[in-house]
Amino acid sequence: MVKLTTHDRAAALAAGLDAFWQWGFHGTSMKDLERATGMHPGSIYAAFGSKRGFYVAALDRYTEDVLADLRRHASEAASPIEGLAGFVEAIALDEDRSARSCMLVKTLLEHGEGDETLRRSAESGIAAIETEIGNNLRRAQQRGEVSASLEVEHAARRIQLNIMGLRSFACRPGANESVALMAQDIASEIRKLKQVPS
Amino acid sequence: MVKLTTHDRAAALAAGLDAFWQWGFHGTSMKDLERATGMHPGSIYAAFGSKRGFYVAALDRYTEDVLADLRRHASEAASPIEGLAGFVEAIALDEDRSARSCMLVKTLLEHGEGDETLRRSAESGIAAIETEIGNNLRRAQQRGEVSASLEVEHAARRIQLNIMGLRSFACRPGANESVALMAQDIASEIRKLKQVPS
DNA sequence: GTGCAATTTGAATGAACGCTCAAGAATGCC
DNA sequence: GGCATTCTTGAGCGTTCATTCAAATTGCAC
Repeated sequence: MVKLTTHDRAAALAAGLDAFWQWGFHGTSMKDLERATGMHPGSIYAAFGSKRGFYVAALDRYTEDVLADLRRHASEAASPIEGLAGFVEAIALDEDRSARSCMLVKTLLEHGEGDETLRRSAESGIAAIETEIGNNLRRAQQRGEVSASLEVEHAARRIQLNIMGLRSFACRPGANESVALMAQDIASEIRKLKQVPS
Repeated sequence: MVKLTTHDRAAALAAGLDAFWQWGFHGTSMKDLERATGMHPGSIYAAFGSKRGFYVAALDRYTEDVLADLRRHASEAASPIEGLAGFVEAIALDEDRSARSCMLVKTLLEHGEGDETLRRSAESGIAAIETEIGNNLRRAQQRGEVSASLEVEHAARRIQLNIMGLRSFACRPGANESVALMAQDIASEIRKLKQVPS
């Protein structure tokens, strides 16, 4: 396996992710990937092993991006709950990506039955994001922002379900204005977790 | 275009829907469809025009099934709100289908960018379901089950977003027990729309 | 400048794709 | 039974798919 320079590999992954995100695994041909990355077939195979290998690498990269985004919101917001709410609100604002589904859900639905490798890859990404949401909720508990009795795992799952729904909903043609409303709804539900300061 | 007997056509649609639902549009080959339906390629083309035509017909059939299910719950439940809540709860109970995403969302995500025909087909199905949910909410308003000031379209959209999220969530490998919990959560949120009888 | 290894290239591969249509089987009519 | 019509069949069409690999190119040490 050839080692590309860090920059080349990162650029190829970004371009490949973009293509797979638009057209899915089966809908993206090697020709599409060649066009998107500017690489020749041999180079793609040298760098990623196979089309599936490329997809998995791009999916991992997507997960990292989402986690980084989540952490950025958490660190810049006034509190953990505000960080989560802001993360959700931002989904509706990002014009480039708001009309795109969650890449992990997309993978799960496209390969719901059949491709175990891709399913597991998607599941581990989803689990990682759920864990990160849970971390934020625990931090909120520690500073007394939410009740100590909150079932963190359950709440994290509920928030992620909302995000999955929101991002799928956002794929509806011409849904822009209502996506913003839905995002507001979900963000305010997250804020309702705050306990009234005693 | 050949006219199949009603029964044959319905059986072929059911089998085709099943195949497309499992493997998606690009992931299902004509060979798969031949196996699933027991038809020969010429007959499939005579009956549905093309692979895409078959998909659209199967998707319409899916929408009809969901609408029928929704109406059945509405008519059998004690009230419109109970009908909606019961519909959501049933998603987690149906073992055959609970591990499958919403076929309409699946279509929307697979063809998010590119295939206008399929996107529009999916959107019209989603809109029809949203309307039906809205009808239930209006019926609930008429009998005083929910507040007359409830914004019906907005609430219907919110409920559908929850269902989309739930059905996507349900595709996660080994999510069975938490899907049931999430369904309970969503059902109880729907019940919270009931106004306290005055 | 020369030689060698590492990298890039893209034509070629066999398989699988969606789709067609001439030929055969079944049906209806008298 | 004979004929016309309709429906069914599946081999085969041209295309595109993911993948490979021998040849061309490049980068580097001396």
